[in-house]
Amino acid sequence: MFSAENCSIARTLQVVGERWSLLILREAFYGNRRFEQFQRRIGVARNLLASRLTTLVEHGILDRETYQEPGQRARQEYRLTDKGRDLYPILVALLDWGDRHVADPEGPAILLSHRECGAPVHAELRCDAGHGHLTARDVTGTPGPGARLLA
Amino acid sequence: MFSAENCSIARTLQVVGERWSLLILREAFYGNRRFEQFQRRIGVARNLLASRLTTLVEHGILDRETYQEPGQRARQEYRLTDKGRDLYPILVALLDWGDRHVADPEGPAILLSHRECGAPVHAELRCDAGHGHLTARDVTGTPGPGARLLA
DNA sequence: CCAGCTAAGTCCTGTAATGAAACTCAGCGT
DNA sequence: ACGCTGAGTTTCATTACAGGACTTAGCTGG
Repeated sequence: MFSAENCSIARTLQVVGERWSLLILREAFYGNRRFEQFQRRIGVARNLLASRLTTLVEHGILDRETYQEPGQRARQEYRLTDKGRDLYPILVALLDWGDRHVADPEGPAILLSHRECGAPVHAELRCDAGHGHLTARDVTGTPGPGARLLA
Repeated sequence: MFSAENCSIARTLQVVGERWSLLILREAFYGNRRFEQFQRRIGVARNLLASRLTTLVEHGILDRETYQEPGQRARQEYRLTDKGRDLYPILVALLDWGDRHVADPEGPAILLSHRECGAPVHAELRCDAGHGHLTARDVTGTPGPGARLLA
């Protein structure tokens, strides 16, 4: 397993870093909610899909809710919680990198835009003082209150 | 395997989505470059570490370079390429989510700050028109030039 | 010059995760 | 009563992972 070493990256990956989990969440952000939708669109094995959905529900990222279409029996569906919706920047960052570095020759398959103004949307590193378009070289890490020394 | 379905998220995950890969990259961003450093700090099995490093080099995310400390024989080290450094927003997004939703009670173990001004740094969704602090609800996806219909 | 040390791996073996297909289950429509 | 459908569960072969022992190449101290 991961040595969590009290690192938030490792802890996040313990929750959503299993194979398929981020693709399931991508489909959830695209509006899919039902087992068969996830299964058909992602192509994941059914037993793994069931296992991943359970894990995501247990972690409070998805909610299992009952719905009933007229003339159908009641079924379950999976909806993003607020905690789950907060994962969106991770998916956008993955999308941005993929579009830039491992893109399809045809171009991106999906474009994100701001619902209000229509402009393209990206995940950007910014500081609270308002400086934007930061890169890894502009950023420095310092130990925080939860830091623990390595043996 | 992943059904890539021409999705940049899936393609990115094929490159860095294997277990341990993002933790190796986290250590690379923290300035670590050598096999033993990665192994000790992450706790990954040596055979997997060797395998992951090879994969990341093949994908152009790390460069294997020879170095020689005085009085030591020449050894290899692994440095981030520009393509690898562009993965930073993904790690920052993972860090932000972890700090917010699965934090250690003591607080975050590491704080990121802007090297120039010292202010905290986060991954933020922004549109090209300058609207910031967007959430998943503010963003809409539309098919792009590389889009393919699902059967 | 030879044994020991070290970084950087490789090899081997048991355990765990994955993938594909078949099976179950409950209610609906006919 | 019978088959259909969505949502899983079971089974089993395949693959990946984890951990420890082993290897290799060049110092370095004796």
